[in-house]
Amino acid sequence: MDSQQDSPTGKGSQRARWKQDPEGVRSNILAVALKEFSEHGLSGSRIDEIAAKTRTSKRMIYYYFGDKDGLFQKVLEEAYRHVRDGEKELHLEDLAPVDALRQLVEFTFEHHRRNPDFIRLVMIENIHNGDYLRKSELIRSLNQTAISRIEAIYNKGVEAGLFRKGILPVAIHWQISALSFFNVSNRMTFSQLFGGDLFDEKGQDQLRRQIADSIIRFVSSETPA
Amino acid sequence: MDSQQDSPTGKGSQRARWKQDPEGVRSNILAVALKEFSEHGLSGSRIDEIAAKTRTSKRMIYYYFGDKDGLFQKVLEEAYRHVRDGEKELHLEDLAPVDALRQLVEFTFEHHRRNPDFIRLVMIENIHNGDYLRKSELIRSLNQTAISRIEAIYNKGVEAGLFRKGILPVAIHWQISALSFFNVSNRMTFSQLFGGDLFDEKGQDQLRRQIADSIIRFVSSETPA
Amino acid sequence: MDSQQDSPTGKGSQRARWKQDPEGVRSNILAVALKEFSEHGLSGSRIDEIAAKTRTSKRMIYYYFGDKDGLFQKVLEEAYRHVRDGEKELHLEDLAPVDALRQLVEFTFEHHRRNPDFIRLVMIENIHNGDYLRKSELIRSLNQTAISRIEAIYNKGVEAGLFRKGILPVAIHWQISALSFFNVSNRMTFSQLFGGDLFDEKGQDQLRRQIADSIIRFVSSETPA
Amino acid sequence: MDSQQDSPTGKGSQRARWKQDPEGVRSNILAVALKEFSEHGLSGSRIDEIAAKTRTSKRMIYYYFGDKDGLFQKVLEEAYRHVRDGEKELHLEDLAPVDALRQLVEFTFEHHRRNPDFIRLVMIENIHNGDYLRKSELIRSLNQTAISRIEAIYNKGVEAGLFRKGILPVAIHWQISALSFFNVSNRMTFSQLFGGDLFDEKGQDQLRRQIADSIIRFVSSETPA
DNA sequence: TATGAATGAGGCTTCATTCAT
DNA sequence: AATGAATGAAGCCTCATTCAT
Repeated sequence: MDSQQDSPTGKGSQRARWKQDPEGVRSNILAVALKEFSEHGLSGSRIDEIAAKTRTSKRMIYYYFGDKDGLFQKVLEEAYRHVRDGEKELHLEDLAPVDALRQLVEFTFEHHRRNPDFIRLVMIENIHNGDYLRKSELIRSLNQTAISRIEAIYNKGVEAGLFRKGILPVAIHWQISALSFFNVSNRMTFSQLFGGDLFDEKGQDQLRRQIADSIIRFVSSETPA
Repeated sequence: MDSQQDSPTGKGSQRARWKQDPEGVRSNILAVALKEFSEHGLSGSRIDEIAAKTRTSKRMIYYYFGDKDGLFQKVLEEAYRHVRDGEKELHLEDLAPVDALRQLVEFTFEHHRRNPDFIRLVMIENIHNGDYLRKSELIRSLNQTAISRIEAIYNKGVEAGLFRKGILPVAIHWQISALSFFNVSNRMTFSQLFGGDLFDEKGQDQLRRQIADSIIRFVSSETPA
Repeated sequence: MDSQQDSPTGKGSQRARWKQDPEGVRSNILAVALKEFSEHGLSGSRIDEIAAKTRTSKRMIYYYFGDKDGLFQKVLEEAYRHVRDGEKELHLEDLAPVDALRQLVEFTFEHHRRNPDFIRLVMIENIHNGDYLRKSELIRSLNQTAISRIEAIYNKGVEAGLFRKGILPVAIHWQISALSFFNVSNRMTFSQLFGGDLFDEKGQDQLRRQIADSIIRFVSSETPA
Repeated sequence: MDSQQDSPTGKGSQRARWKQDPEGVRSNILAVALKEFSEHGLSGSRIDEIAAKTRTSKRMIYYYFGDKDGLFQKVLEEAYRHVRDGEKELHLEDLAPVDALRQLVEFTFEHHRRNPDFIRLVMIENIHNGDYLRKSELIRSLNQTAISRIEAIYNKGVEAGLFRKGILPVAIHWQISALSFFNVSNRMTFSQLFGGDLFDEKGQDQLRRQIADSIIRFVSSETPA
């Protein structure tokens, strides 16, 4: 996503040579392609357009990614990685279960909201029946932590008598995802059909709190005061 | 547009029954186009492919719908109309607020689940920033009833002391939609990342009930036993 | 998807044994290129493909052979040299003219049959109007012995009253070549049009003998018994 | 091959409308493509080049032939058909076996010589392992008459005691083909290696007679005087 | 109302080759 | 002697759309 800086190869030495910078070229292509794909979809995007916005040539796209599909695949992987990396900022271990859950929900809501490109990419991937995700070994591994994070909070809450038993952590995650995702994915149609009040700054703040409430109520053993 | 009178409906000559049947041709094109668009997206669909699966020719698509965008527009409108028509089956007036709400949620969940083509079309329209919906006078009018239906239930529940005050009907609708929509729209990626258990028959039954619970808990003044 | 040619992933690992062996590298390239050119033709072959099957890199092909044409030229020369070298095995000096001629024909037939790559290369060169042969000083010199060998046999036969006068040695060679060459060059189309019986082991044995008979009859002063 | 005249649809009425002339367009493309393919091979030919020499556009090539391979396939079929049609001129029924055979050989020799494009196409098809011939139902049927024609002559000759028994008609055909084909296919390389005397007008006349002699001697029960 | 023929613009991809190290 | 990165030109093919009948 952010790839304008120096190549992250780690060596530390290769100061801007601006030619012969494979990692830089690769990530520059990926950044541009992400924007284009998320904006126009897979078949709606033009390799020429992507190339033009790149600091290299069309040829390099094929050099590094083989073809359009290969590029999309890598863009998708990179996007998932970036987003999951972002989630690492969250540290909920020391919070009380209810607070932790609220934090998690609100964070997810905001995180999705701040990454509409990623959301759109996932929409597109779903339109394509998850074909590109299926081929990616990489991505699957990235996502298991999401569930365990919730599981930890949920178990703690159950032990403390705050949460009711019998709910699958994956179902909680599903619900958080659904609400946070839909908020971005369907904004356009929803606001046209039912007005845009939910999507201005104030509306989003309310919605975020409401969603957190909703999830907390969903798992709680009693009504919060 | 009304050219039904002349057609030799009835028995006897199976001579090109569908010829000279403008309305039939139109709706046949729309049906095929819906499938194609929902399967491959707008730019991913091919006019040639659509025409080939039609019982008429490519030229007729242009004759009736002008161009690809025009066709997509009509397909979208038709899809919304069809779906909203389906919702008319619902009769919740005589039910107690909680039951009515549960019915509504579960119905919406199932209804979306049974209309994946429509869901995909809406995803696609969102990818296109709602451009086609924006142009359609027709659709906006279709959707106001969804809110009033909820409003009716909610107000009844509030009056009865069952639901808490201060929740916007549109926000309730939003939440029901989000959960029902996401269940279809993101099935592919979600099941690949977190397993498919939520999506088999049993999983879906649980999910449906859970979602209804979740919404009811969200609006309730106390936690249901 | 998997882009064999271009991918920059290949580290180029294999530690050094063959390094610093110019002659080995050259002949390795030539061997691979022969296979490729004879299989796909000149424009049908890919430098990338050739390089990939080589134990060295694409750059070396250009280093040693200049360009694709230069490589083809050298491959052609090498192939002619190899084949003419093979013919040196033949020692017909001590045989009676008829036996010598039979030997020569049958040897040529088998020799061509065992070198289909060479035959295909010559076909390809003919498709290219002999342009590469024309540029090669080397090759022309290699081929004069073929004629003199026949001339020797033929003259001996004429002197012995076995062969009739007035036939050009080059015409005899032409006929032997034609039959031996066509047997390999047109196998595919001929067998598809007229069946493959002539090309199995037994068919080829018969054909070889038949061709020898034919040539002998052609030059004989009387009918062989 | 020759397709400059009006379309051979047979109606007789459609005088040059020069647009909307599918058969004319098709055959024009085929004629140009034959020239190009036979000159440069399959991968050596350029669709753009073919289109440019056509009276229509590149697009029509794809419209009628699908892709480059499809075009080559049809060109090959057309070429075989044309050549086999040309052979129908031959009427050997009333000739004595030896004369008939000589006629056949000399005709074949000349016919191949006058159709170098066809010969080159067959060379190219052989380079491609007969892949395109294999896919063609059409061609196989065209070629059976070649064998029966020889069979008829041969049987008559055997009955008359002029030809020896035990030779397969297909083997005779094979030999005639080989000599006539090689004369065109390998002219370039052969003349460079062994001089061009066999290929000027006089040389070809001699060669034609010599080949006929050779075939006749091959099948004869005694040596002709 | 209907259809097969035709099309220009532009899409994706591949090629042989050179550069910088 | 050897290599991975880079490239411009050109290749094949597809698209939505219009024409002529």
